[in-house]
Amino acid sequence: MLASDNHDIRQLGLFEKLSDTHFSALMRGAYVQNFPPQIELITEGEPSDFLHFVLSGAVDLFSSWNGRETSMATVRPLSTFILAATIRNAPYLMSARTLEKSRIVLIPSQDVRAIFDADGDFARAIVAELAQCYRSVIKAQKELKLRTSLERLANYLLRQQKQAGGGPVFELDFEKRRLASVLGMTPENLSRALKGLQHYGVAVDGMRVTISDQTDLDRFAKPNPLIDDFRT
Amino acid sequence: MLASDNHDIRQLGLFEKLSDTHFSALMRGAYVQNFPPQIELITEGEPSDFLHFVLSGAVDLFSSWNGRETSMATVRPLSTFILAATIRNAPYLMSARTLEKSRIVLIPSQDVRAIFDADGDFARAIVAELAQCYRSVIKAQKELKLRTSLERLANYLLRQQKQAGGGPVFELDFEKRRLASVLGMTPENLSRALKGLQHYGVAVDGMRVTISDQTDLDRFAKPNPLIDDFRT
DNA sequence: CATATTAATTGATAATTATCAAGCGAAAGT
DNA sequence: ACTTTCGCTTGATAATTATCAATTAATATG
Repeated sequence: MLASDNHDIRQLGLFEKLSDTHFSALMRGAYVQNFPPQIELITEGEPSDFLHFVLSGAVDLFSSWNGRETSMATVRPLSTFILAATIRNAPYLMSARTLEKSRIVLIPSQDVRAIFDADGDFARAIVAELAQCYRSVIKAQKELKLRTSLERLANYLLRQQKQAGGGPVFELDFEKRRLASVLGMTPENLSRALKGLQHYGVAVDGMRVTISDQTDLDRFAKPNPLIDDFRT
Repeated sequence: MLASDNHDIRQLGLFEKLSDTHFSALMRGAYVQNFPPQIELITEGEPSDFLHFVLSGAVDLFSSWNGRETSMATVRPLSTFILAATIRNAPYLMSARTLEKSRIVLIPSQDVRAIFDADGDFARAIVAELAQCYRSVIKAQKELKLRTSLERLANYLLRQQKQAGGGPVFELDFEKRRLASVLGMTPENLSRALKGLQHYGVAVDGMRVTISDQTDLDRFAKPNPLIDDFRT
């Protein structure tokens, strides 16, 4: 593990207030690994042996049932994943695979739980993180149950636009087949839905999206902070 | 607030390990109220002034967007709701209404946050609770994205059967129109889906469900602990 | 650079799910 | 007991979404 890795990990809200003693204790058993793309890091149902931390690259969290598969979320640096399973010492509910070449820190779950038991501030930091995650999933579920696929796509574009700086031209942040899966639709449907949004001033060329009529798209998408805001 | 209320609240894992001092501090500003059915207790988007605790009755958590509405979950005694909003001091993501005559404790959010800051054990109890909630929503999302409405209904019946003791005859635990909303379908569709499950040995009479061919239903529903188990 | 592979698109069709309208039936109120 | 209300059901139809097959575009590989 490099010194810069340590520094990066320290950045995260989760470890910010940790005493140096406890932080060292956590890092003692931790190790860093570089993975090529498309490597399955964890499989749902397995015991949660490590808390994972993404230093660089990107990780897809997905789930399967009865031969079907769906992308649940994408984890980007710098953040952890499967914190809830680690803390509860419960099996993973989702599988994870690298989307790109990724640098991942693996922290033994038992160490995390030990520091959690010993350090109230760490426990409080975990609360903040979990509450955030919980609210994100609630928002995702609201979107799934209240919006059609075209509406989900429109709102996704608006969120993506905002994150990219708010300008009329921006890039999709992952390939369309996974975007389709994240939005709960098939790739074919996404392709047609993107065409359908042409009526509202959306033009797509490969990964590049241009929103020519912002008002029109806004009026159709009806974004709502209680579904679309990352903050709240 | 009655002495028995205090006792009931103490039962909950969240408050179990709290010192008497901290528990009293929490209860000092709390008050209990009895509500008739169909009363809106909180509205999504409002600031989270109180942590709510259901002593008896039942509460529906629901959300709206663009004139549509969906039931997200049902809270039954003894448990809290909107813990995440309280802790993050963020607006509610869901509205809540009583389903039946209900007895609810309201604990000022600022008091909860104060004890949370002062008491590491309380923070740890909140972690356990939030991690549990998080995992429940993840399971719900997996179910929504991976299963058709007929499959969701079949698995709901199996879960309900298990909870009712596992026998072949049991009762639905809420009215069909809300069940439909919880399962992400229309009441009309639920009605037809219940008929569709006759092929798999399910008979419904009002709220009473009879599963005559368990093997057949199991084979169709394909329940999975990573979606259907309340525990894990 | 040519070729192999994979992703994206398109068309045709089927399955799923929702909407609208009407009727039935149980429960609540008078 | 009567009526009113509301939830549930059923039928007909429409909208949404998925599947299958084929083609095109883009990317990777030797």
